[in-house]
Amino acid sequence: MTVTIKDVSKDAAVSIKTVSRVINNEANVAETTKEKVLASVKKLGFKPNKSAQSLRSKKSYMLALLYDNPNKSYLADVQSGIFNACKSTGYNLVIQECDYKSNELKTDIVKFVEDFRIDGLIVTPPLSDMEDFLQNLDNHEIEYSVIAPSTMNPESLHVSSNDYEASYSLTSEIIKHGHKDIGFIKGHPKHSASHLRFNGFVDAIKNNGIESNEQWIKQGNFSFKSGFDAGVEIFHSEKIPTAIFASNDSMAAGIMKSAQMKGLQVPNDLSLAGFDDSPIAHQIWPALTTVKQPVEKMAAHAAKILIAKFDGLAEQTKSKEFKSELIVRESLKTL
Amino acid sequence: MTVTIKDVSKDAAVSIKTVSRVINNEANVAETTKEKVLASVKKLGFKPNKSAQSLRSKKSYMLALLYDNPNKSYLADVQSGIFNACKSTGYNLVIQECDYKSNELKTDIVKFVEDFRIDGLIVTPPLSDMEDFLQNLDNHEIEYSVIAPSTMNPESLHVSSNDYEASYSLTSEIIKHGHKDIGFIKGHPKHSASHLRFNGFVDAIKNNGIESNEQWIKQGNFSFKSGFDAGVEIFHSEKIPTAIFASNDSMAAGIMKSAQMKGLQVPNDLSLAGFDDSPIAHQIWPALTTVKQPVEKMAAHAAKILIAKFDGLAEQTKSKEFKSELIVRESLKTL
DNA sequence: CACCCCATTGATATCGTTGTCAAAGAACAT
DNA sequence: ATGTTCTTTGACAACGATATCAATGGGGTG
Repeated sequence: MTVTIKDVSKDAAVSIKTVSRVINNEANVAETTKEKVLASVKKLGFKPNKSAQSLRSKKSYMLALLYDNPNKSYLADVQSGIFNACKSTGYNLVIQECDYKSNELKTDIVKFVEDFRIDGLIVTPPLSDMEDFLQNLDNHEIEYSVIAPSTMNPESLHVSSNDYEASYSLTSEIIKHGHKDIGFIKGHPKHSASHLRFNGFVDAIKNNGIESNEQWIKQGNFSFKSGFDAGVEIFHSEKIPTAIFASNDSMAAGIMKSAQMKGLQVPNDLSLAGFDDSPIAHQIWPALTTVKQPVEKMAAHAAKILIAKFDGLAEQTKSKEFKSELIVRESLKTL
Repeated sequence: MTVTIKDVSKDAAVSIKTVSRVINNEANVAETTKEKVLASVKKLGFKPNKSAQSLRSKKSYMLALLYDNPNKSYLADVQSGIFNACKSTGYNLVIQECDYKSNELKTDIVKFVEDFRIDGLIVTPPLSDMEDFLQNLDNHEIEYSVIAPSTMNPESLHVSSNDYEASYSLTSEIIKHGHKDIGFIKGHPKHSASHLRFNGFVDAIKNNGIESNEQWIKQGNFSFKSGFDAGVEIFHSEKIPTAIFASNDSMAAGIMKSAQMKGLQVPNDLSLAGFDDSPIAHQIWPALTTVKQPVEKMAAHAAKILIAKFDGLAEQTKSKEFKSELIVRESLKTL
């Protein structure tokens, strides 16, 4: 019924081992033999049986995406990138939600990898920022690729984005629009991106000779509610800023809500900026000025370098930094 | 290193076939033998090797989620439900995006199922509404479970929600708040839910003795932009409604944007209602009155009944209708 | 007591690949 | 011509489960 390696070997008049060599791109196969086999493969429409390969070679051909991140749109983009990268490689993806606060996290994940014989992990923030977690994977010789890690271990596979620079230039953009009184909402403290974005903001402020007002700098956690709460606090101050930069769009939306409830008009009374370009950024009015990271591409690259490592394509196993893009929309007004 | 069925058989002093019988819950194993084997399984921490099972039994233990839906939050909920249902079953999920407009869709999917030896599909709207597509799966003897199908074939596995009733009661709620001039934005015409929601609206209007105004009824497609455009059109009318019910939250948000741009205040000048309770519903201000479907539970059930069918647990293979929940928030004002 | 039946169990083949290892042949040096 | 090395190839075992089918033994029947 289905075509097996045996059928191909008969058709090409070679041994099954030779067919195996060809489909696995092994060295030391004569060029003519290779062509003959590939012709038969194509002619018969042969597709290797994953289960048999997996059983014999002790590889599962499965990657797992580890996440603990409530941002569904981020997650969807990451997934979609990985799926695209996997598409033609024979690897598959399973998704594993974790609890980064759990005590058993480390052992749970090791168990998960062993139980399902996962070949490699793709680790997203905030797990990617937990050094002891990554160290534990190393100890157990579990392969992984990290998205946006805090410390770029040159040994390990990772993709990163220029959060600091992006935040610096968004802040500069706000300043260029004439703002001097600028508030900032920090992201979740366990995410390294939070600190990078904050540092970019602080440095841009400083380098432009602007005083920062501690009262307008609030700790958030990337959630809509934390943005809302921060907004409420800020609007209680005697003087309120003319612009607020939130470390992500959800929090910016939260601030917009609290502003509107307070009777403040965005952007006339208050300019706003977010980060991420999540769907919400253009589903509210006025639409948010923000920074778009190529999340999908980053995730795809993370998967690609992991797979390349498995397949021994060393030259393609390069970590990489991706550039973000500034998106200026109506929420930012020139004073 | 890893524990195999052989190790268990030795430990329990039975044949490997008997161990296999026990772990597959086959009939005709003496109770004492079963206990002995289970004890050894537990003691050694035996986990059957998926690849070996798969190779021999010709099952892949993989389900695929088919979707063509830009709504990331819906998708995330569906996935999450399915993953939970799969968790303890040994089944895994792969995600496959499709293009419902493609001519090759039918053959592509059959090829996909055969190439990857997918055991069963979970089909979401709008694919679930394409009868010829489902018919084609039947013809190829591909197993599937459908989420929110338009025609409930009692033969096939499906989960549905009470869209009509929910829309009817949300409309009634709007009327109860004193509204008589009510607009409606229809959803994507290829989704059966669109028609159910519209019918619920129409019937509620009628049964409450209210005239409907054709000018206030617009065709949308579930996208933010289509809601925005519909809003722009409606607000061009000489008389504008006091409330608009959009078939989903994205469109309601779009209307809110167009209202705000027109200088209309929600809910003072215009009440709004959406559908789905997507994240946007409470990330804008005022928060949207809407209907929440138990998407995650529905998806979990869809997966569960599919797996139950594979495992021959006929009694658990029951299609089911889920009830939605009305969520009244600030966007709806009493006149 | 002999017989058959049915529940229980096991020996062995099998799924479709890759791994091991040895053989065959080509190429080159002596 | 012979030996040595290297490239190319294939026969067969092995991965870890399930499937087939026959063997075993206890219980019921005549």
